[in-house]
Amino acid sequence: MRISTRTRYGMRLMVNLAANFKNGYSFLKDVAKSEGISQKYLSLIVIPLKAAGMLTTSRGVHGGYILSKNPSKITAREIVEALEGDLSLVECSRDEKYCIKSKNCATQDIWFGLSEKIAEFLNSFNLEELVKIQIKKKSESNDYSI
Amino acid sequence: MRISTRTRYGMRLMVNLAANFKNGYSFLKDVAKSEGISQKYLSLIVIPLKAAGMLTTSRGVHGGYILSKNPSKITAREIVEALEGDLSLVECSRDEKYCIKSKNCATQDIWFGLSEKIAEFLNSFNLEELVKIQIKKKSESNDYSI
DNA sequence: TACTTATACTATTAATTCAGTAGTATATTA
DNA sequence: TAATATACTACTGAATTAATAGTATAAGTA
Repeated sequence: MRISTRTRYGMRLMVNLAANFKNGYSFLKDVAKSEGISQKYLSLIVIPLKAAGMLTTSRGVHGGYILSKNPSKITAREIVEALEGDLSLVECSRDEKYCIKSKNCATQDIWFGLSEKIAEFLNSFNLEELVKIQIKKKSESNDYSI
Repeated sequence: MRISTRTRYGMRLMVNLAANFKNGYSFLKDVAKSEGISQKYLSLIVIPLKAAGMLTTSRGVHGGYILSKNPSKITAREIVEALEGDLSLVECSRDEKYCIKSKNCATQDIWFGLSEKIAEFLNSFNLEELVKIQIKKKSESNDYSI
């Protein structure tokens, strides 16, 4: 049970865009460089984020990416869901169609309950807060790089 | 981010053994049959559970598997940790060794925090409770099968 | 002792997923 | 029309997953 590199990169990308939200569009090239991630790979990660309505894009010389909403309106949950698919840890549902044992399966309670907890926790982070955390961490670690 | 079949099967195996705890050793054959899981596959899943000290085994004609501890003393967390490896969602640690950006990475807070929440939640289930839940579900669904 | 039965161990495999690279197409601006 | 940035499609090597298969070993029994 690991978070994929894809999702981790996507989260960093989004925090990065949130930090630069007020400056308008960002080039993927720049995000990739400052995060130390392959631009090509990021250009794939960006697709589901755009599809989920979190990113607005512009092509051409002065193009780039920008968050479609205010950073405070975008949660970690939305980002993970866009990149990782839905957050349920198991395929089976309480619907008996998927598993004959559904109606008397105690272990389902664990997996469903856990899925909910995860969604709840991720929902408690928004990009504005994450940027604040990052700024605080940077100042505490005396790291003044961009 | 899915729970592996291995872990799901292992959890069902453990709940099954917990339900039969008072009857002594269970044959894997019987567990496999009542859970509808390949016996061969279960015989592999059992190994890390035994290694983690949760199962006591006996070979030969009257052999089988039995929980090493009272069901109330075994948590879902132990089981998942034995089967899934450790519960941290990311490899990086706050130790800068693993990632140069550790000191100013806000997204780490999400992954570490989430890992803790997951461990906490899984820790709140023990096998005795799970058996009770299962019995309750069975009676509510009018399913009297073993 | 030989037979049966159940666990223990080791190897193999097909299918899928992951992390990334590569190349081309398209839109926008200068 | 040249330059630049995103958009799209395809491919690939490595790792993981969900099994299956076969053999070895231990324990009780005829």
